[in-house]
Amino acid sequence: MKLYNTLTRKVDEIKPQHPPEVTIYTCGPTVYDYAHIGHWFTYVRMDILVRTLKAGGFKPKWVMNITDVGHLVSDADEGEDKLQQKARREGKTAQEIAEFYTKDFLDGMASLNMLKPGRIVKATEHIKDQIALIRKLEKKGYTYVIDDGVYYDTGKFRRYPEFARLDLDEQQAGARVNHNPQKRNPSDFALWKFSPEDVKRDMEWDSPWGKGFPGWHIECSAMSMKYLGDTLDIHTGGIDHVPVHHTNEIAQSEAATGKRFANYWMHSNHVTVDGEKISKSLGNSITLRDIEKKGISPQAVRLHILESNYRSQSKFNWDSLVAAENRLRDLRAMAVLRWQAPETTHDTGTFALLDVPLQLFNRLADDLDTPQALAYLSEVSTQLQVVFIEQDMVDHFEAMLQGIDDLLGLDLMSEGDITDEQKRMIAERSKARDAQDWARADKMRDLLLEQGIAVRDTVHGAIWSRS
RNA sequence: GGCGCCUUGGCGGAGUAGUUACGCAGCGGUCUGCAAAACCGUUUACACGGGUGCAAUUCCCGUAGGUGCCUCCA
Repeated sequence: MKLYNTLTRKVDEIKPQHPPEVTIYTCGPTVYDYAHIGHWFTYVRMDILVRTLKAGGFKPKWVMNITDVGHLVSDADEGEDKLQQKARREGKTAQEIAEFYTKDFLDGMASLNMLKPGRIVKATEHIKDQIALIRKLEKKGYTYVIDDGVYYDTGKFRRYPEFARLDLDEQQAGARVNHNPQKRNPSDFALWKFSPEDVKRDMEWDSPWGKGFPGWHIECSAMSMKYLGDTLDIHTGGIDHVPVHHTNEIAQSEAATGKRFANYWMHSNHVTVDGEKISKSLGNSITLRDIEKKGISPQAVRLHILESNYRSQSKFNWDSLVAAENRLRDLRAMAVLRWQAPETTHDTGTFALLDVPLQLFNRLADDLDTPQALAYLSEVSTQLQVVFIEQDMVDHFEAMLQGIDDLLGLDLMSEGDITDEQKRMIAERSKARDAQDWARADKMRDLLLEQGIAVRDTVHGAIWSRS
């Protein structure tokens, strides 16, 4: 299993600390709005990572967080808390906002057939852990207090720019950022923010430094180390997290423990919609709900996501999504062959069905090469449409489908059989054809098509699939 | 302003120094009662200009366009 590692900037062989266990921490969403297509690109790719690890014999211990407090409107640690702002605008509490959008996210994960992380952890439920970590940093001299909070002194952590290959001096020269003048370094970030006296907050806690709430970055360090240990195997997240969030996580965690925080860092590149980045102001934050409204299945979304490589910036547009839906239709047509296996034995040669999942795995194990995996799968699908699946092959065929589902999550095994009545109609059509009653045969075919069942004739007889 | 990345056929998307994935869509054909499926062919794909190679889409330089980060964002 090889994976591009942002830490080394190379494709590295995954070697967990305690095989077969492999610990994974995924930076989850900040739940202040609906998850959009960009989020799903990222999280489906994480899902593929975990599936591939499992297929490779590893036992993933996967933790994902939900940020439900502390993520400010600006990463410069200024402005309002995202959730608090949303709550104020909608006349609700921050808790209500968090609950609502957390549910939206979890529902989306389920509809995309994502594996469930072993733990989904919330920042608000780990305040004590975060305070404990800040105290640890305080004792080691990495913190300082100014008017609005407790800050991390990045100047004390020499390796700070290394992970993201930051050139801090160069960056500052042109950046148009208004930094808090009390900060010792522009890159210093808040560990704990004090509640502003003039603003009512729904979420605030007591701390050794005063009432307030944790900074955004500290939660991931605290929770990942609590559940996965000081050093985790794989840390994943969106590519945007490299220069700030993950850089800060490393600074906090490694300063606190003196150990390396994560051995492998996987980052999902962003997706653009119609050539532009996804952002509120452009109004292109397409959600799963938008997609389902157009009659496109979540599985087509998943397939579309897998069509591109996670390391390159992908493009999203509706035409491609429709193409993915069509492609999925063909894969489903392959899947339903298991319901129509004849007992007769034809001389169709043998097809190494059980080899298919292994072939898929080999491609995924090569830095999650989903495009090549799908290319291979399409070839298999095309061949099987012709080979036909006979009765004594069904067990192997179903094992193959299950293997594909385990790896890609396309849920092909859920494609059910047609009704007895529909089967009767197909038989009637065949009988009519034998009698050369073309009108009757075509009528049956049209009736079936109205029910979403397409019939095609092969040398082995009539085969149906869903249109 | 600083630092990156990208530019592949109608669309999406792999890949490689010389044999041109894969999918969707179009066109023509074979097959078929008609379809569908399958198969064959087809629209001569690699932004532009230089350079280094026997050979460049694939390496180097430049130009143009796009785009990302440094602000919020998966």
